This record gives sequence, structure tokens and C-alpha cells, in this order.
Amino acid sequence: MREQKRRKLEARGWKIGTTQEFLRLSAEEAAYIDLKVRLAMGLRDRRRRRSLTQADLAQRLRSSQSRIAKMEAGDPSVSLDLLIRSLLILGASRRELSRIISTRSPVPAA
Amino acid sequence: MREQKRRKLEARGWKIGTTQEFLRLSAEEAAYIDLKVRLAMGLRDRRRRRSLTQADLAQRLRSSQSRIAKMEAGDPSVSLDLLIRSLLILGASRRELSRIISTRSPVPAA
DNA sequence: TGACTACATGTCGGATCTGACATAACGTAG
DNA sequence: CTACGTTATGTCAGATCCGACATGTAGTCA
Repeated sequence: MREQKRRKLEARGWKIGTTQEFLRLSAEEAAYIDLKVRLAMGLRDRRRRRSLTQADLAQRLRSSQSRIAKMEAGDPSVSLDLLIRSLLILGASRRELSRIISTRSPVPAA
Repeated sequence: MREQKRRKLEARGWKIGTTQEFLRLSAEEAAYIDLKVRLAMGLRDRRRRRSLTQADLAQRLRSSQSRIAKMEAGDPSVSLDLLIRSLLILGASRRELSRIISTRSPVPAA
């Protein structure tokens, strides 16, 4: 969440905390979701870099536009397995996967 | 496969090639399996380092001994999702996951 | 030899995930 | 405004995965 938006919401009476606090996630669940978000972002980046629409990508992955949308959104109905297989099909190397996973947080600490 | 063993088998008339050649896997499939094997090894290492039996670990993960065995064997019935979640529950950090994934090949090139 | 421990393998009902489809929401060019 | 292209959301049948259980295999100790 961007600083500006945070201040705006706080001004309207919202309490701001980490997603983890709010949903009372265990450390593993939080790490799992964090990982999923990273992979999702990695997938979206790769798709955009190639100027593909979600529909285009769906065809390559033999999936559907709606599932691509869910993947990129980190939807709970999407497994890490599918995200990783998709990245591999897009030609991501283990090294790149590794980088995607260990990159600095996509969501700045609250 | 170790060099010594390879020579021994070749002496007995076996043709030696990569697993990929033999099973005619696509690059993605090969990368997927390679990844699975790495995670499987990572899981086994972590378990052994703690001197836990598969049954012990199963209890912690709320799974079963047989599934742990399949995980460590990289069985096709086990998803990356389960392997990764298990590692996270064992306290593996993103950095460690990243290292497991990008480490030099567990199966030396043929 | 048998008894015990740890790990591997096969199977199956139920849970979860996936692709497909419909449709809604968003942006933007005319 | 409408029309179009793209992305998001909801649903569902069929596919896949998971935990559990039974059973098999391998090693050790007496």
C-alpha cells in the first residue's frame, strides 16, 4: 500500500495494519501468500514484457483467460504448482525463479 | 549418476543418456521434475538434520508417513505446492527456498 | 530365526484445483 | 454516448491431489 493512500485511509478512520494481523495468518500462511504474490507478479511481468494479452498467454499455456487473471491476482484457487509451471513454460530458468522468490518484498512492510 | 557407476553399466551394455532423452520430456517437464527433485531433497535434508522419522514429520505437517515418503521421492502424485508448503512449515525462509531451487544440479549432467 | 523400526508402494474416498464459459467492469477511441 | 479490447469475477463439471490405511521391503538386534 502506498504511503499516500495509507494516510488517506487513516484520515477516514481506518486502522492500518499488516495483512497478517488482519487475517490472523500463521507465519507459514503469510509466507505462502507472499510467495504466491511474487510468482504472480513475475508472471504478469513476463507476459507484459512480451506484449501479450491474458488471452494470448492462455492459448500458449493451454489454459483460459480467466485462469490467467486469477493467477496474476494470486487467487486462492490457484496453486503454486500452476504458477511455477506457467513460468517454466514461459522459459523462466531456475535461476530466474529463484530470483523472483527471493526478491525484496513486493509489499513494503507496514 | 556417478561416473563410476555409469561406466559399470555401460560395460554391461546399457546405453546411457539423460532422463530427458529417455522419457522424451519437454524442456518444461524436465525443469519441473528437476525442481521437484530439489525440493524433495531439501525436505529430506531438513528432516534428517532434525533427526525426525517420516512418521514424526507427518505428525507435524498433519499428513501421513506414506505421503512424506512420496514427497521425498518426488512422486508424480505430489505437487510443488505441497512440497513448498511443507518446507515453509519447517521454517524454511524464502531465501532458503531460493537457494534450494538454484543450487547446482542434484543430478550431474550426463 | 522372529520382532522391531524406518521407509516404500499401492489404493481409494473425499477434498482441492483447473479449464471453460458467461458475464461484469474498466479503459479508450470514435 | 456506443463499440471494442482487455482484464476481473463467479460458477461448475471433471481432473488432479491429499490423507489415510494396508501392505511390502530393508536393516538391526537378540
